[in-house]
Amino acid sequence: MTVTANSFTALSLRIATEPNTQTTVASILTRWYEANARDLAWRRPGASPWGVLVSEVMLQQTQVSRVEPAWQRWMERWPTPAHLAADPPGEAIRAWDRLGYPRRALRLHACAAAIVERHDGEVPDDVEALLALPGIGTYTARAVAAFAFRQRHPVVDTNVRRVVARAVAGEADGGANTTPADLRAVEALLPGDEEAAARASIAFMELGAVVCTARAPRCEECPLIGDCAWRLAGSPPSEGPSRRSQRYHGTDRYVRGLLMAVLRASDDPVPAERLDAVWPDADQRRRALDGLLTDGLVRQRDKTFTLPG
DNA sequence: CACACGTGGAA
DNA sequence: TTTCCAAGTGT
Repeated sequence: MTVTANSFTALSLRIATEPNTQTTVASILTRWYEANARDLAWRRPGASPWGVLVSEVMLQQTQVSRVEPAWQRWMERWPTPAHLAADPPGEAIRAWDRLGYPRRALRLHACAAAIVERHDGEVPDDVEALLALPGIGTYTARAVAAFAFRQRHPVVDTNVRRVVARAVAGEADGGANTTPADLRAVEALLPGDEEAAARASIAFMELGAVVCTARAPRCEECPLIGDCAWRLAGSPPSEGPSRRSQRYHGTDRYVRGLLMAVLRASDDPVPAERLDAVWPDADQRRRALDGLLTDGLVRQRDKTFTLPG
């Protein structure tokens, strides 16, 4: 995503020409969101900062439809960081089930422990403290500060990068990662008021998630149609090399997944032979298991293996 | 900074 | 069936 002063000004000017309306992208999207927001459990008024944090971690690289049931079960079992921290990390990994990237479960457990130790069990409300927690990065720290504590921060994920890249910069898609420039560009689009900024941030994300999608965007449903720089430019295709397609079956990651599935399903220590049975390639099996041990996702005791206790 | 890291929904 | 890609983080 490359947002120049020119492209930014062009959008502002164009929208400003519309008669008797509030004239910012943020206000348009906020109004759209109020009428079109999905009813997600972690957005409801009763959701705690912990609930918001858990949802954000689960949503990293994972679709909403898969997160919803997992989040419900998780919050019933561990309604506060202290509840989670009191159980072994292996239980978090087991409960994570097939959400993917189980290191997230391990870090979320460590995050809960850090919140108990450093913040008296309360999710901290400032970005710096959030960033210092395990598994909480640039995106998640600001998402929690904005959505749980209603603060004004640029909340930039893949959706927001894409929305801004299209609507403002006129490009087909955003960059692969959030850069400091992205944060500045999005910050400049937010209204000054904290609550209004928090609402705008979730609106940007929602638009990217349900309308301004990566494949087959629903431009007819978009409140920015007519103002979108990408559309006005004729929806040019993305330039540059498309990201190399990611195979999965047969990779080390795949074998790690097989091993973890066995360990999750067992309440007892698993003998090495049972793990040997999941994949024929011994070298690859060894690589995967070593990685899991190094990551702390698996513990070894003699010739048996378990989730961390 | 490029890369590793799971799993499955949808086209 | 393939291919894309989904609210990223840590190294």
